[in-house]
Amino acid sequence: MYKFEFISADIQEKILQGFYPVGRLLPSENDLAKHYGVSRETIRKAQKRLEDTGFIQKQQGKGAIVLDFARFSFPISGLTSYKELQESKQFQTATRVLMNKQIPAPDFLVGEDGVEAGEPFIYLIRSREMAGETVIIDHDYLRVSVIPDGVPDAIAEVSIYQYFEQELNLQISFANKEIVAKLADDIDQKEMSIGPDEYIIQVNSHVYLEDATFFQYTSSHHRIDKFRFEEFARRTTH
Amino acid sequence: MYKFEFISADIQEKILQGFYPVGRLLPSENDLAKHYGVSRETIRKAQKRLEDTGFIQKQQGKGAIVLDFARFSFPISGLTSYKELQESKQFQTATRVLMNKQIPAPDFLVGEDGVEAGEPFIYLIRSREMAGETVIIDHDYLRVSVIPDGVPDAIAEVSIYQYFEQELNLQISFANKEIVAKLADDIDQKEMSIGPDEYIIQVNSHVYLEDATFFQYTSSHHRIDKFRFEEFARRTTH
DNA sequence: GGCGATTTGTACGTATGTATT
DNA sequence: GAATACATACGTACAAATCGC
Repeated sequence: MYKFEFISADIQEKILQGFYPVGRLLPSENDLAKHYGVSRETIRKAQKRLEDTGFIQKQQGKGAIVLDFARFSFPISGLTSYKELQESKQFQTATRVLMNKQIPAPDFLVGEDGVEAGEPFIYLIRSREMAGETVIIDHDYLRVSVIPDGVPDAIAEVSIYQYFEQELNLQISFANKEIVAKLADDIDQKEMSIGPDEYIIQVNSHVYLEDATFFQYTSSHHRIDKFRFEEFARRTTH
Repeated sequence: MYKFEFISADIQEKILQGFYPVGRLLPSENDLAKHYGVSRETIRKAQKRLEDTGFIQKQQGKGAIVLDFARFSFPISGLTSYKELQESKQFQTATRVLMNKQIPAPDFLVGEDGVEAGEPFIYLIRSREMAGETVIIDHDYLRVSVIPDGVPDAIAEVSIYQYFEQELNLQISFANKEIVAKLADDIDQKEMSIGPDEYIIQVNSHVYLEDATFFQYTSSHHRIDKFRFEEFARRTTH
């Protein structure tokens, strides 16, 4: 762990515990540099991350104001997975694997980062239950060239991301997400007990590894009355 | 304009024009530093912005790969306004002001960053038409203490953000956004010709200025079949 | 309003570590 | 193993914004 990462995590922890209260200023960069025994640049790097994630707002000549967004924000706004989400929210949840088989690349993925027609993918369908009701149906398409052994059902029921990152040592890095409303398909209707003329919310993501290779496409179908997405956003000017 | 801002904008432009093709590497940091006549740190600062916005992906020991996300992504994912959105998309659009009056602070805003009961707000309701159909209803609550003169109707029909930033010299900095589905209210039903049991998508935002003062609350009601949200997201580890 | 003191922002140069080819 | 390229870290200097006197 780098110094700036440790310092960033440390300050974040102190904000969450109220040691640095919301609405107040952090100590100055020079004071923090002295306190941690590092250079000012290292403090600035640590603070940059806190600024990006909504923990602080910096203002030239004044200081770093503590905000209170990150503590409420849904991790879904990042790339964080369902499993991490439910852990952080303490809901009663269950996952059922509805399908887990190898298929040729679906048409809408052919051409994406060199995906060829017929290239093998793992097609995984899972239902997510909260308090006894199915509220999400996940469709995952995973590139076999990256995970030759597929995904064991036992893993699919827990967290595929943890498996990829810790067991397979894959670095999941970024994604392009789209949120749209669609009419419920057959699986949605059956699993979530809704009609064919009712809408669900789809969150579609293209997921990439650290070296920018395409790895996974996911389509999450959310029951419309249970869907919520929250994010902290900064205005980009240039 | 700072050096790193100029360089960031310059490289971005060259990516968009295909001078740096998607999937290829940018020149090395040292080469770029020589080319622009700046230090390597300045190049890295410029590249950091391009990485945050989805233009490039950096990899240690290898280089900076050009991505193709930013060119497609909806500006709505930042704080960019409706007017900027329609300009960038070239749709046939129109805005109608349905309401523009001063009201006491609504209950759900009292307590937010020191908002007191009875504190005056401007309540603005606008309908957005595309190709002759109303597809969005915007409800804006603007803090009168920040904009004492309110918003002229002529401005409200174009872009309030441009007015705030250029005329009033306000620095809009960040927002907390929430996306949920709700049943259409009376105004939604009337303006978008939909029934009381149909859903709309609400994008609710708390908007803040550079000094972290709360400035505006907006609730955007989108016709469900016209709604789309897209964003580029990086995985945050710690 | 002006003038310092403080604080953050930018820029540079150097050194060292680490990943990739 | 060598060369290349990115990542971190430090120290310095100056610019720009804020605040209190």
